Amino acid sequence: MALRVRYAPSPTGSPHVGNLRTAIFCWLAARKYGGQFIARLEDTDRDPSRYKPESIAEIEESLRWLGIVPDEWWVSGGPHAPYVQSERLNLYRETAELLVTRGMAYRCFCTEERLADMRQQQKAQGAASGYDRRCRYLQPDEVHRSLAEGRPHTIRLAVPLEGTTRYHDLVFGVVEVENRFVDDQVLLKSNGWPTYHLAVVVDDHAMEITHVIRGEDWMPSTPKQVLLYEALGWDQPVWVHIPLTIGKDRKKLSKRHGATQFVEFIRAGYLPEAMFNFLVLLGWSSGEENRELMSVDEIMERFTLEGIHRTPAIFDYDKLRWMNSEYIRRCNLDRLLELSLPYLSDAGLLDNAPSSEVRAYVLRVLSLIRDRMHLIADVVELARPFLSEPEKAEPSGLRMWLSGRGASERLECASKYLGTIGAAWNAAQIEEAVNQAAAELQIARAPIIHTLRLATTGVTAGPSLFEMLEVLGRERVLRRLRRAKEWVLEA
RNA sequence: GGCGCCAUCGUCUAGAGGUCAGGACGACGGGUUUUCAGCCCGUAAACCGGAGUUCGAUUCUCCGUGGCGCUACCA
Repeated sequence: MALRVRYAPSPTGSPHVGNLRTAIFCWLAARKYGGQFIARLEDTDRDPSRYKPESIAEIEESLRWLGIVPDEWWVSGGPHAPYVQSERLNLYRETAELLVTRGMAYRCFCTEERLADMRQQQKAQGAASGYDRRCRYLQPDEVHRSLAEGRPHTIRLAVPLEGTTRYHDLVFGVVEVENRFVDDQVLLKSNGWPTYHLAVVVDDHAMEITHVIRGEDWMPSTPKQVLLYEALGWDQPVWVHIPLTIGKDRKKLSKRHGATQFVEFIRAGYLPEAMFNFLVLLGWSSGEENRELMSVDEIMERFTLEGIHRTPAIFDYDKLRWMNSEYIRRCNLDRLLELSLPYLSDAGLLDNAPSSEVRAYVLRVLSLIRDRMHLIADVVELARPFLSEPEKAEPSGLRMWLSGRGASERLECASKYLGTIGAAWNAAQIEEAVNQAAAELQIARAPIIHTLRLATTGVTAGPSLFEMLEVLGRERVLRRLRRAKEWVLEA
């Protein structure tokens, strides 16, 4: 079965993580079953307060970043182009008129004011909301008169008054709704543009979409679309609704919980494979095996649409962060270098185009700090001691390790032994020097280690001292030690 | 209010008519070490409630409760 699946974002703002999660499921389904992954821009809402054309670039960036580039979309075109709804308006208008001709839809001349009043009244009476169908029963001559007067109107779907509409959902099973609860949905707005319900059905049919995979929030309106398919005599696609992702308080994921826009995760330094893995696990699991860390290929092998869950999933930022650190640990250093460079230059720690010597140095630094990174952005603080001269020492550390006569002694003595190491400057030699200093001063080596750490980096936490000094290099270390003598507090 | 969907540790989840209800994140405790991170070991932590079916239900059915979603000429 060659299935065709589409991802249909609206350019109404920076794309949401949950939205890209849906895109991942769509892509996975298409790839898994040897089909096509299509993306279509649903830009029929031109209200300036919602229409945000800038977001299109972010949608494209997000898909590319995740490695789920559509086979057919507005960027590269395809056999069913255009893949932008605003360029397909005639199709929707013709379809709406066809429905009117067949008596499956009707013209509605109600003004927005009247509809607002109606809704307010329904609410006041605690009645069910929905269009009262006044225009559905207009006499033909009334319609003609209004039309002749050029009165603006919409076209509404004439939903059957009785009976039940049901559809089968691959995830949720059979869903049925009595038609009397289904609203006479506007299909064509008075400005001639379609609503989602019309456009999505027309395009999915035209583009030969076999599986509609989308958020669970679309479930309540699916009967309207099923009715449209029936009215048009078209075969329905397979319906697949995916549970939503929500925040810790079980409310819609919002800024209160953390990042929500997909590009925020890109900027923060999450790895694509971590985002992919994490997002897929939010609402899908491979089954019996107790494995969570999986490559795209491994996920692909196990993925089935039927395996998608029915419960909304809370977006756990902590777990994502953990997963990202796991992937960073698995990331090879050359790639990590490329990923880190922009953060380092943005922080002013590096030039935009560092020399090969500098790159080699940063590579060695990365080998020391990789296991400590959760986000690529962490590279800035972790690498800072290696890339900029410490101006001062951390106050608490200063009191502990760089105050009093003992501090000067430790510094002098350690410097002396470190100074004797020449070309063979490496962790083993450095450790030996520290041991010698400890022996001479007749103290444990810990105080010396702490003192050296603070003196060379200005901070009390960091990688293993010996390796760190090795990477920093002889000249830099000795220079910093001389400099640090000025920091010593007299007791 | 109406309509729809859902219900296993705090979270993501596995699971089966009879299991010590398993794993992961997080939390907590211990170990390693030179600090922090990490790593290793361990601990606590769940079947929403009530009926029914059954020898036996957390698992199947119904009801209740709770949560979420929709209720626009937005998608």
